[in-house]
Amino acid sequence: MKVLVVEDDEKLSGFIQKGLEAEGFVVDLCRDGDDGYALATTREYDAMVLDIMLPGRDGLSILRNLRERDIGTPVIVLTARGSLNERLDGLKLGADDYMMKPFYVEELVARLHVVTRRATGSGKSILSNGEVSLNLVTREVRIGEEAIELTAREFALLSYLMRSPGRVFSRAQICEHVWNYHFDPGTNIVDVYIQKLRKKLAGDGEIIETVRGVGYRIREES
Amino acid sequence: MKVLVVEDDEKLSGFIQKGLEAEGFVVDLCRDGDDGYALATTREYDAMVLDIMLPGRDGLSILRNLRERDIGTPVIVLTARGSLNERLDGLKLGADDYMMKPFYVEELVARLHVVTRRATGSGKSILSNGEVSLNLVTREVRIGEEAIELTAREFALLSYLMRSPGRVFSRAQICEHVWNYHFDPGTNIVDVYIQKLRKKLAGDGEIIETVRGVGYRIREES
DNA sequence: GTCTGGGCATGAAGGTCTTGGTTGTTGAAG
DNA sequence: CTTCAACAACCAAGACCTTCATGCCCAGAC
Repeated sequence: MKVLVVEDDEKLSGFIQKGLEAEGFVVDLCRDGDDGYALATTREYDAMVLDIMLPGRDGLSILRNLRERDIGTPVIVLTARGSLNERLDGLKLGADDYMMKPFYVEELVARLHVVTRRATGSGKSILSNGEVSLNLVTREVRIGEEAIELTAREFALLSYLMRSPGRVFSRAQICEHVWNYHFDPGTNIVDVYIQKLRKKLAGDGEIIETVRGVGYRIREES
Repeated sequence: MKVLVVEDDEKLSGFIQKGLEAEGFVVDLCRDGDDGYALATTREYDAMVLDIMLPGRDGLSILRNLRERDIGTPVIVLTARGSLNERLDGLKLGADDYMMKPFYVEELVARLHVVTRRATGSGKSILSNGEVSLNLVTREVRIGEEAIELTAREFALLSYLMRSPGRVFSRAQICEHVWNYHFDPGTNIVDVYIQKLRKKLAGDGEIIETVRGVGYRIREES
């Protein structure tokens, strides 16, 4: 799950970044409206967090332009307390939710889960396929009835793959979305984490299939 | 050592970031000229790597404005191969060095060491104080005659402190320069690394002094 | 001198990522 | 059909980073 955060306040953006990353989100951060718009239009994100007051170009303008260009990425806008108009304008322009500053990062995380779930089709917070099921909110993973403990990275990887069972993901795609590496083909970290998941998930049959020369996929069963 | 890299090419900026971080530099990265100028003027860096061809605002313009405002941060400009004029203009405008694309990141690292050394006064590549000496290029650390092995973080921390023996650095300052954390006062990672250094450096007397309620400093001896 | 709170020290433990060797697969040559 | 080289994938081990919990110690209050 990749999120673009456009927020100029360093302290706040730092907290947001850390909070989201601890939950397994991959975060791109920028502090400037123009830069934010450029990133939002040139890359794919699963959601955006957009401050209204920004240097360079305000958040509402960015949001309007995104929607005009039919970019439907879920957006949560951040507004100053009290400025009711900003909130209303934001929602009118196609924001999916808003938060008033100051707020708890945990709450932002929860709302991000909501809007991304809403966007990922079914609106469900549980991904399941075969005997594997994965609760995106509580971060519980079950294989059959047995609960499995996963680390943050492992969960991020598994949930990324589980969003499209049967679809093959290349290592480069996985690196991009799960690690935010746009480069460095010299790493085998994806392979390593696939092995970790296989070991932990070890059920009947291969849950994660290798597609030689291409990448990996979840065996489709549901 | 904190470096601002302004470069729009993702792949290249990724490589640069990784290469510099592996050497213990702390890297801020941005892909846009306006944003780059804003960062360069509002924060302190030990050096900048500046591409000439940039969206938003070209590198030469940034460089000219920085120098007009008497910001003397060492700058290495990146130019396309063949464009001799760019190089000459860059040097005329106050660049400290240039590199033609494509280049090896190792070379960039080497030149960064050169320009930062030049800027840090003496132009020396060896910091020493008392019986501790620290070679910024080869990354060798000695205490008396004995060589010490440090990890990247440990080296970054020690070299940051050693640049100003006797000066007290707060935990916040250290976090900012060595970890690039602008936030999260809830971590004691600085303390932990200070302990690691103390253990590895264990010579006669305390090399790193605690200033209770404030921070840490290198005991001045030279 | 004694008490006490906050700042600091320290070890343990878990997570992340890299390294390098081993195994397995593919495809072409013999 | 068999062999072999090259490449892809697998896996174990270890280094490094970071957090957490606990205990120590200094400074000021009494």
